[in-house]
Amino acid sequence: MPENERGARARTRQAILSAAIEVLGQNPAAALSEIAAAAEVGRTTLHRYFPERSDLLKAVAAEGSTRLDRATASARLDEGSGADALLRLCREYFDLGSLLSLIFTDPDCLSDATPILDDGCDDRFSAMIDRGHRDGTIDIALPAPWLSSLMWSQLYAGWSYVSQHGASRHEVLELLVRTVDGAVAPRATAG
Amino acid sequence: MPENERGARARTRQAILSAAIEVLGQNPAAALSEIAAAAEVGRTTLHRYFPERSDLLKAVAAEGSTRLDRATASARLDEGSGADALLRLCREYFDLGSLLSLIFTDPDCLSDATPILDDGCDDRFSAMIDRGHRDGTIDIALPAPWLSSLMWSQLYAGWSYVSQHGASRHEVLELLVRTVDGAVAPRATAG
DNA sequence: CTCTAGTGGAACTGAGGTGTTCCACTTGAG
DNA sequence: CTCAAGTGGAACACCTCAGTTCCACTAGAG
Repeated sequence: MPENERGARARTRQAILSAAIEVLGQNPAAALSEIAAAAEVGRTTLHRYFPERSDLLKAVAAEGSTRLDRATASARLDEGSGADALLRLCREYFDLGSLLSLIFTDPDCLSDATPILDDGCDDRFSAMIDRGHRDGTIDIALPAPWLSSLMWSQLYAGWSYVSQHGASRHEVLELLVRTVDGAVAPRATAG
Repeated sequence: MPENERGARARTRQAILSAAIEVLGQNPAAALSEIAAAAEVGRTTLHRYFPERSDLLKAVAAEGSTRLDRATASARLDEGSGADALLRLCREYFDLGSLLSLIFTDPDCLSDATPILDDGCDDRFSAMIDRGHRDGTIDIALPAPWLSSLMWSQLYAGWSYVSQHGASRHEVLELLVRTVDGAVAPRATAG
């Protein structure tokens, strides 16, 4: 049904979804009234678009999954060295903003649509890391699932840093890339 | 009042506190009945020790704060190079186990007793990082608050990795230390 | 203008969590 | 044994949230 929506209905639906991502990212147990307030719609209207809470959560998962896929595609994981691709991915994902909070504070939320932290990572991610292992730009001692955990936790930390300390988005992104880069780089002194 | 408790009362109180840390770490919105069940006591008993939910939360904060302080003291932050001290701190904090989940999923919980993620870090932490900046073991481009975020997010990622993937605690700790070490090390190529 | 789509407020029911009281049970000390 | 401490279950009132229904309001199309 949501496919045929145009104009006002599509706009309202999108406003509710964005508000839900925002609010649920801060507090996964938030009441629907909070989400409605954040979206600047009545609670009745929210129920009109998403009859049950689970319907909203499903839609949020789908929306989040879509944004995630778009960001992944933009990172062109199969180009350049493994480490370069990983850093590109970090930059793209960082733009997901409050969705990062949601993914991190409620990992089960998106897991139906797109497994992220559960199985460690998906195939494209693994392939990128493997390439990095082979081309010598990623520390061979660090397995892909661990690097997935590493990346997501850093992204969340970076995003929190921005939203809480009010630091510059760009500045924090550079700190983030610098630390991830250092973390994955092969050790100079190790065998 | 809790000070004078002995024997059965002290034991029960401690069981409830530990269960609360465990359960609230998984789900900060968990019902008291869940915590009581995890502690293997009746809900009535839980209310006898902590009349209101807020009383329990306060006690959890105090307990968590105590464990945190003990771990910090064990790390001897003022010994050795800055980077060595930071890695020691990671190892000590990693032993906090499920408390890591609680600290991360509910940052406001301990913030009254011990500010952690809000102001970035406390004085001892800053002093350690400053020392690392001076002795050349910590990348000068990485400020203390950012390194605090970095450390905590990695600790949480590591702990989740252990509890979800069922990976070896020791193995994950070594991965954790390796990545943190790489992240904070001064760059070979940078000026 | 009229009609309709979209909306929001008010009020209700039901479910689940909280906080309380009361009573019965177990266990260890004397 | 007796007594007291500690405990757990049952039942209750209260609150919040979810989900529903009904009605009134507004804005745009005709």
